[in-house]
Amino acid sequence: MSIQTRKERERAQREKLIITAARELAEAEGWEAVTTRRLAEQVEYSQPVLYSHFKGKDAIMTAVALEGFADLAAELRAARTATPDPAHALAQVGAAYVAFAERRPALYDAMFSQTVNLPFATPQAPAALHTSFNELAEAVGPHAHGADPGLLTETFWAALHGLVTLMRGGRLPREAHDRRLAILLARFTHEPASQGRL
Amino acid sequence: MSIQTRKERERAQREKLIITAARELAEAEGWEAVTTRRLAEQVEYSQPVLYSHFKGKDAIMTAVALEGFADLAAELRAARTATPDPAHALAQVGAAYVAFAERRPALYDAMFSQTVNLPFATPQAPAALHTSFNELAEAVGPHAHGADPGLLTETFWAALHGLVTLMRGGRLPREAHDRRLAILLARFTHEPASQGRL
DNA sequence: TTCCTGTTCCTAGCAGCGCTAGAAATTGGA
DNA sequence: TCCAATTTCTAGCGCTGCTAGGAACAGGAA
Repeated sequence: MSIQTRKERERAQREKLIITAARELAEAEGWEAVTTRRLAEQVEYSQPVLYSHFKGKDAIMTAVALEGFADLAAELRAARTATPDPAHALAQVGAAYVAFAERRPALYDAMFSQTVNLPFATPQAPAALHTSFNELAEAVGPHAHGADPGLLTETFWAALHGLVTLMRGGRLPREAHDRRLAILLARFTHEPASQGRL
Repeated sequence: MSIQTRKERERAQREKLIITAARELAEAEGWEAVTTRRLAEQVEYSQPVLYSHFKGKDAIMTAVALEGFADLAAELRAARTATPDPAHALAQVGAAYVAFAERRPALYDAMFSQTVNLPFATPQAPAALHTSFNELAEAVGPHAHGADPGLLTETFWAALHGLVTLMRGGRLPREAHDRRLAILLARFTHEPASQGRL
C-alpha cells in the first residue's frame, strides 16, 4: 500500500521531469531538437521509458502545452487587473498575450500552432485553457456593445494570434508591430459607428 | 544552341511537373505525405533529380507556395470587383480569403504557416504576393479613415489568418465562423467611434 | 537468507526520413 | 564508330519515432 503510493509518486515525479525537460529543450533549441533520444538522455532514462508515460511525442508536446496555459492565464490576469480602465485593460492584455508568444515561441507553438489533440471551446477543454480564455473575455467584454461577448473574444484572440504567427514567420515586419496592435485595439475598443447587423 | 534551349525547356517543364506533383500530393494527403521518395516516384524520376532542381524539400514547398499566391490574388480580385459597395467588397474579400484557406489548406499552409524562406513585406517579395496583398489593401483602404492603410491591411490580414488557423487547428468551433467573420468585418468596416490615438 | 514472481527497464532493431557520393547510362559532337 | 560530357540512378549515411524481447531488479514467502 505505502510502497504502491511511493511508486506512484515517483512515477508522477518522473513524468513532470520529462515534461519539463521537453519544454526546456524546445525553448532552448526549438521543437525540431526535441527528439526522443535527446529527451531520454536528458532525463537519464532510455527511450521506452518515455513511451511508458506518453503515447508518443505528440502526447509529450500536448503535456507541455497544458503547462503553458496556466502560465499564460496568470500573465493575462496580471495584465488585466493592473488597471481599472477597460480600454487600457484590453491594451494591457493584448500586449501581454503578444509578449508571452514572443518570449516563449516554442511553448506558444505547442499551445496554439501545432496540430495537437486537445479539446478547445468545449466543457471538456482543460481548466487552464478556460481560465486563459476567460481572462481575455473579461478584458474584451466591456467593449462588446451588444455583440456576443464570447464570439467577440474569439475574434480578438484570433487577431492577436494572426499578428503573432505572421510576425514570427517573417510575414509581417516586426518594427511596425506596435502600430498594428494599436490599430487592432482601436477597432475593438470602440463601438462600430453604426448599423452593425451582427 | 537549339539543343541547349530544348534541354532548358525540358528541364523547366520537369520542374513544373515536380511542383505540380508536390502540390497535388500535399492537397490530397497533407504535407507529411510528401516525401522525396514518393514525390520522385510520382514524377517517375529518382530522388537525386529532385535535388538537381531544388536545394531541398523546403525549396519545393516554397515553389508550391509561390504558385499559390497567384491563385489567391485572382480569387481575391474576383471577390473585390464583384461589388461596388466598399463595405460589401471587404466582406466579399474576407470571405474569399477564408474560403481559399479552407478549400486548399495544404497550399495555404505552405504559403502562410510553414517556416519558409521567402521575403515578405519588402520590394524583394514575389510579385504575386504583392498582388495578393494589394487586393486586400484595395478592399481595406476605403475604411482606413485616416489610419495607415498598409498597416490596417496587415492587421486585417492577420485577423483573417488567425481565424483560419485557429479554426483549422480545432481551437475555434467551425459553426460560429460566419458570426466571427461578421464581427471582424463590422469592426473594420466602421470607423472607430472616437479618440483613436493611432 | 534464499528463492521466486512480477514489474521495470534497457538493448537492439525496424521502417522510414532528407539528403548525397560515386558509379552507370545516356547524350551529342568528332 | 568512338569519345567526352552530361545526366541519371543505385546504394547508403545518419537521423527520426517507435517497439519487441530479454535482462535486471524489485519485494514478499519460506
